[in-house]
Amino acid sequence: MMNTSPPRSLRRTASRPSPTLEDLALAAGVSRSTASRAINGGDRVSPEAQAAVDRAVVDLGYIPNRAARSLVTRRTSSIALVIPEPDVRVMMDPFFAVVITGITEALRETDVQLVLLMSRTDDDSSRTLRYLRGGHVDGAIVVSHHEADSWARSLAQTGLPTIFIGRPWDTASEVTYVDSDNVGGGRLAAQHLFGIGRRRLATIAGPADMTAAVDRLRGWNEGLAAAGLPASPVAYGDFTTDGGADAARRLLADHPDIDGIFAASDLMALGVVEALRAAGKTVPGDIAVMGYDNHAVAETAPTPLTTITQPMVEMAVRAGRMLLEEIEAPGSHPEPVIYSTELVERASTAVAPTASAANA
Amino acid sequence: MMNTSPPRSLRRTASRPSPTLEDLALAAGVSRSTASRAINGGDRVSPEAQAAVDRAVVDLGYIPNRAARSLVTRRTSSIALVIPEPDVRVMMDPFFAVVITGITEALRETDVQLVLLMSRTDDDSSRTLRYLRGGHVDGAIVVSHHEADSWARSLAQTGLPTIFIGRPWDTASEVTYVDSDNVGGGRLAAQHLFGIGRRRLATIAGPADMTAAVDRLRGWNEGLAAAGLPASPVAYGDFTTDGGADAARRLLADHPDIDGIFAASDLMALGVVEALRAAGKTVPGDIAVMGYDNHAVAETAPTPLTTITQPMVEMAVRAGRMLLEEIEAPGSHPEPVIYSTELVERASTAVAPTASAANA
DNA sequence: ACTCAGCGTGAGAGCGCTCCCACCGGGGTC
DNA sequence: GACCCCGGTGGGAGCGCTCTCACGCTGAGT
Repeated sequence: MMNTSPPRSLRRTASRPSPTLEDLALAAGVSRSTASRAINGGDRVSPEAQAAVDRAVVDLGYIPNRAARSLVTRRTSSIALVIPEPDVRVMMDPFFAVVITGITEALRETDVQLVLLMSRTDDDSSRTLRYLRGGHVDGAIVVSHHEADSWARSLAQTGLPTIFIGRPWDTASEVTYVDSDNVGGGRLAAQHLFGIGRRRLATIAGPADMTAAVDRLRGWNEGLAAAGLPASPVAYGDFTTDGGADAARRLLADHPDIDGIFAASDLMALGVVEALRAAGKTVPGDIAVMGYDNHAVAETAPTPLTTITQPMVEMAVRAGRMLLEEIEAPGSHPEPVIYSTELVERASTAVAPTASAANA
Repeated sequence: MMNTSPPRSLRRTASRPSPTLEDLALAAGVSRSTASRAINGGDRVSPEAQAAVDRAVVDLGYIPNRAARSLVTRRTSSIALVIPEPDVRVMMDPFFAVVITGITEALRETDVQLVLLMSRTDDDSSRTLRYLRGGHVDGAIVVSHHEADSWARSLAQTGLPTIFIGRPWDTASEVTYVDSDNVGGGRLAAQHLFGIGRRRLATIAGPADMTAAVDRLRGWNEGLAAAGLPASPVAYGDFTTDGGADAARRLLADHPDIDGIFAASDLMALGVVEALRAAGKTVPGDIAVMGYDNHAVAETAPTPLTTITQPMVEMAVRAGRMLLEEIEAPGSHPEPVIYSTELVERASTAVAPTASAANA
């Protein structure tokens, strides 16, 4: 049966009796109540009392006991970053570093702490949910992935303030999220390849169970239509380099005459370039290739990749700020925020064949 | 005695306020004390009472209030991961993802939470220290970098259980750490380059204020000595690609005839290869190049890098476990743990010139 | 003059939990 | 038989904090 909690927890640490609010009040010559008000940016505190308390705080090295405060306020001054990702590899994605950096940025000057919740297995997943439901954090930021829909629903039920980074599947239940304009990004890709004169296009989309992948594909199709082009062949990859290479080979087998490929991630694009070269094609001479994400490797690759960039740090910062607001003023269901994307041109779609393409 | 006949107050999941231990006890027909014991893997609880409580836990969806528990036990069931790194870029290093993954792994099945403490500025740094000192966490893992010495000293004073990942500068104050054998790694590099017949060697060391860099350099020198080679030229880089390229150029200017370079990081090695190629040298034909870390790019680089690998995840897991033990049984100052390193051979030190070297 | 905001204050009541201690039986030991 | 030990139990006292409330005191309104 379910184990409620003899989870081995931690033993008492050697406690040097740290001063309590009572001690503080005594030292400042005021009552505990007044000390409390002064500590909390008190509204109704006389300047003298405030000064006395401030001095005592410094003298005693007073640090409020979070647990006690939390017990009565029902606030924990901490939020969770939920990473519902069974695959360890994904942590390697610089994406998470960026997200963490951004959220941390939003949290500074705030005394709110970031608790990391990674759930690799389904077991973890329910543990995590229990944790979130248990009121141990004031809010959560969920990095949206495949399973995001179930998370969205479960969390919505708890009423815990939650922001998703990346649109979750289940947007019906009034979830708030921050995302980039993946549709626009896809459109941009189509426009660009069309713009440099490519007409026999194809795309390699990401997994169909991820909103980002679906959106990019939709944007791509829209872009083609807007340019008066017919729908392009579509292959699917898993956002990895190998997956991209496989997809490129399939594409090439079915449509030997394509002259432009849009891969929905830079890693896939990398695989595409490799596969094309191996098949005797030049890039961008024979086939122009585009990626997505503006991943670090896009710039350092043998043939730097033209790609679509999204302001990831900004998105994470925004998600953090939105969560703080939502916690501060619950009930306000903020509108989703969508950041626009931009094209970054590099050698992989240079109009004229480049030196690096010539060596193939 | 109190009669518990009608199960009248069975507030199901619909109830607003989450059930307290009191509610649990009532539902289970025992006292609060007994319920508490049962919850905490009770020692002196009869099977019947235990079963009743277990059932009630499920029925009520009871989740213990951490704040209340923490208030009396003076434990928080959470540990901090401290990243004292002013430079945002460093977060991009997959290193951190690995560390987080490892610690998370050590913490699962433990109900201990990981809170992330990033301090980018000195301001943050003192805030962080205050936080740690405030008893908000039961222990800390510090990712050791430049400033690690001050951290080590400050934390040692607080008596907070702390484990460093990467040897801190100040090892005098009985700090516990987990590290890889950087000296051995450096030695390995020298051995390998010597082994493939290179005799005019040089190295690009990392910043002299990082123990890992210093140790690798020491190992390198030891390796040279053991092989009967004279001390090699040394240039310093900052662990970045550009830094590596710069250092390589300096090295080449002063010693045009070198035939082997050991860079203390893969990113630097990448820069080295670029710079050498730009200078008309072939790799590994003219000059064999080695990196360190077995970074992802070492494998995917145009010329895959021979490098030194260290079991980062294992190290992080170990650090996590050690911290838990130290918290469990304070006062036991565990010995530092040093993981051994291994050589990974790739094209950048292949004895015969490879195809990729021929295209230069 | 008398009242009445309204500010600054302090006493007191808990928040939900753990832990100490007193209690109660039953099964040993003398 | 008297004794004690010991497993199982419940009562009660807080842990350190916030928050409501009531209290005096001032200055303005009538």
